[in-house]
Amino acid sequence: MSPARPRARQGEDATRRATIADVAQLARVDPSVVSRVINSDDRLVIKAETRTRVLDAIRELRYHPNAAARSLRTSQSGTFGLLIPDFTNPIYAEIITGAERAATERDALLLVGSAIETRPERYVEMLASGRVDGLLLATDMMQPETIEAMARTGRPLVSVNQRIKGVKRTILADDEGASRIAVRHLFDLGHRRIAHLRGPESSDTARRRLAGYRKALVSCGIPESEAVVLPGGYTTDSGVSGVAELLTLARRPTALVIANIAAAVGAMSALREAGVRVPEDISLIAIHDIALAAHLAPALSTVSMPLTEMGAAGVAALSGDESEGTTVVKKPTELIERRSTAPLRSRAHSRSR
Amino acid sequence: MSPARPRARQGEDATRRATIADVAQLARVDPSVVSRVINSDDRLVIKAETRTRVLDAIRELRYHPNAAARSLRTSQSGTFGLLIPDFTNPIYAEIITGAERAATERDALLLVGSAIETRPERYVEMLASGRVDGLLLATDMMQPETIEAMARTGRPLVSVNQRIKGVKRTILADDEGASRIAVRHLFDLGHRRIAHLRGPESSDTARRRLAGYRKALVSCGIPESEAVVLPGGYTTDSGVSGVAELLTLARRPTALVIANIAAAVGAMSALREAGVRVPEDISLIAIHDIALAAHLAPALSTVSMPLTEMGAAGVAALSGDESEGTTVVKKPTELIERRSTAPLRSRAHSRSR
DNA sequence: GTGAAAGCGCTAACAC
DNA sequence: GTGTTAGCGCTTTCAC
Repeated sequence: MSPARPRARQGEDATRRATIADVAQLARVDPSVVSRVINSDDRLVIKAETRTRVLDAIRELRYHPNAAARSLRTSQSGTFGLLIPDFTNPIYAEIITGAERAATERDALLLVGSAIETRPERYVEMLASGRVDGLLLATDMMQPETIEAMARTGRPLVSVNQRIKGVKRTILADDEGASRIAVRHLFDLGHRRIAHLRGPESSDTARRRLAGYRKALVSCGIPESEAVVLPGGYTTDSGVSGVAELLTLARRPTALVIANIAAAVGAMSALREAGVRVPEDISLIAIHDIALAAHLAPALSTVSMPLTEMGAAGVAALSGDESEGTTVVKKPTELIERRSTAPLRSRAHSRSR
Repeated sequence: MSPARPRARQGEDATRRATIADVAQLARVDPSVVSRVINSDDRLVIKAETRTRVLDAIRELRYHPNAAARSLRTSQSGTFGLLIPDFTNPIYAEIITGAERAATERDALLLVGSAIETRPERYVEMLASGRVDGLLLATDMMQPETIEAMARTGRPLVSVNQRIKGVKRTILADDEGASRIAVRHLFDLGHRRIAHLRGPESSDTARRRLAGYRKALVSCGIPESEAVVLPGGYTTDSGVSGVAELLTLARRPTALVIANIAAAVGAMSALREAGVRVPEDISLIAIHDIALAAHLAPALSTVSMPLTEMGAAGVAALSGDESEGTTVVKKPTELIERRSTAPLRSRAHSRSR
């Protein structure tokens, strides 16, 4: 509102952004006071009137603190990193959403990158250069040396959904429990020959899901010798090849627990091709519940995993506690019953439609 | 390696990161020389030996330039922002992938946020505080005041996949052309009663797809009075309600062009429920080709859109040219023929299977 | 109740 | 060929 040089002011606004000094000048206080007002320093004793002057000046000049200057001063970027394998895999969309939510709650930003598009060294660089205050790893596609370089930066490192060698803090879901729920559901429907299309050999989650499957059989009173484990992976193609293997079996299972939804999609296609009906000839259930499951024909029964919560817990671990070790998120896995699982007896009938 | 206080050194390494001064000292040059080596300043004349000393020192100290200091000095963050509606919508995964690729090519980072989890004011803040050098908008869920505040920062602003009022630079795909391809495909299969399940009234892309549909009918020699436009949207639910509307029509169309794949999923479910077979009773084609389309039963015919390229073009526009106006990405839309479209005559036969 | 002053780590114009 | 210098905009301890 200074009547002098309104035009010059205009021009200045366009080119040069207001700094804390400009605000201080307009409010007739020292920059340090402005800073303490902005950061709501409790130890600052200030007259209500002065504070108002400062706040008004901030508004009038549309002042926004320079992030770089602040970051340089405080050695904090207010940003967390998240590394995923690939944006087009819907599983990760859930993890990102949870992580973004948790970051927002902490007034922080989330910088998500995919291993496909951005080289791992860039993430080391991000940590070392102070662009991010910590990194969440949701991929296992990492060289041990890269992990080591990341750890050496001294910044928090948390792995999500899998253990990674060299990463001390891990957030997991109850993978074993998920398999148990799936097996139990099929058992309750009367199935006794229940196979498992497992995830990749290299995968930590796949191992736990397999272990859960075996234990669940036993706890259902099915002898462990009855376990049928088919080789698989977390891709559509591995679902196709897993089913090919299944179809060669002499005594064909009546039900199948699939370690991952992408593989389940492939399995369903392959079964359809082979003329094996779901669920009349074989019941199918997969781990991970995403929107896609409901849109398949038949709609796929699944066990939901708390992916969003895992993302959020990951950011919480980055920003908060100093603890090490593994945390299993509390929100339980849940059975989502759709059309791909049916009672065993329905097999005898059903020439229907 | 100083024999004194080795523990202290350790501690120092852990807490204090090497700076450019440390590198300079070790290499026995001035910090400015180190800086110019790092940034490969052409005007720097330096002996090969000196350069080697600098490079060795950098490696030995594992020096990484402090991003905040650099950014403060240069007023450049080396980061672009991308705002999308929601990570769980697979359309955006493609746009993100393209944008990330283009950012990586420019040695920049991409900070993606969703409108669902992060308030729009945060993006204004990101621009104004210099956290990002420019912002890509892939959502239309924005208040005019927010756009205005963004524009006022003077930083580049580009909209992708839709025009946004107040945003001068726009990257689009050929939406009209996509509809034309879809209509033409159905026409070639013998269809003459071709309906359009349109996108939301408010959407810019939906309007262009509708316009393309109308023009294509005309160019196929179908009178414009034969156009059947059903209300719709870009959600699964709107596909369901659109089909409900379609089923009330006296002369039912034999083919349907759906403006968006999410709506197509809903439409397929609704048709299945109603006992209308695809493609025997009605052919379906949707705009946007994503992996999901191939996994539906029947596999959905689509027109692919160059989403990845749009994301990449958006980042290019942010970082490069100063031009204004609209760019339509070159990569053409393409027909992806699957099982949901069939010749009209197949309707008469087909009690098969 | 408010101000002064130092310095975070880097770059770029200029000096020699 | 290499060094000097002056900040970029902010926070924070200490002074009065």
